[in-house]
Amino acid sequence: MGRAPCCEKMGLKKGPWTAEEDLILINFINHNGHGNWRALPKRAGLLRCGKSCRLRWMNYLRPDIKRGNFSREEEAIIINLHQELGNRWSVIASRLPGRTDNEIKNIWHTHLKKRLCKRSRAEPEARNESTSDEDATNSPMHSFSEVSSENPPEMDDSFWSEVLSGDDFVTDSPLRLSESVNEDGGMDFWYNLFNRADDILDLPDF
DNA sequence: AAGGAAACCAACCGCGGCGGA
DNA sequence: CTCCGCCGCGGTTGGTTTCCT
Repeated sequence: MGRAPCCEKMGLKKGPWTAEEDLILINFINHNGHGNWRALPKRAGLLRCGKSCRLRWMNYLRPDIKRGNFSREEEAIIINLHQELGNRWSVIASRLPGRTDNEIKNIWHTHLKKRLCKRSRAEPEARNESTSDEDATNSPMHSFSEVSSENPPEMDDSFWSEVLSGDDFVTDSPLRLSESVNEDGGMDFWYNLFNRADDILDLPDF
């Protein structure tokens, strides 16, 4: 189909990343930055295509990623922004520090969309009296406004100033990271990984 | 306890936009 | 101005886990 696959070279690995590969990627980027993604795997000694490396880093390995469940505020933000922007996940993600577009997209498809559909179905046609032809074009998502107004997120600028200055905001510091994510218990692994990446692997400077 | 269904999420794919040559 | 290569994005897939019967 049209374009050649990005990993057309034989021997390039696909599928789930191993802890070892993660380690190599983290260590390399910590020392050299990602620079040219296409050239990165070769320089780092990874049998992956650049795209795959970028995705792994962006969605999983970046130190500033906030993992764990989405808060109600975050969900409300997503709902509002989606109503405003549509499927522009990267833009939405940029408004949610520590969250990735992939994660938001997943949350949307697995939770929020369904929840919306349910609610819009539960809501009788009462509102239709006042609806015009415009509403005929509405996907179920359109009713998100009703959901969010029912559960007011109150997202003015003060919310963001709180978020950005508050303790919830995860910084680049690994130490800070470990503190902020320990609650879900899973990040100890990543904190250790980051530490080990520096300790164990001493890649040559390129 | 076992099997099937549903939910979840990491990763892949292909396209479009952008910048440099 | 055009071409080419890279990056980033959004849609989709498929493997794994959890829930239900």
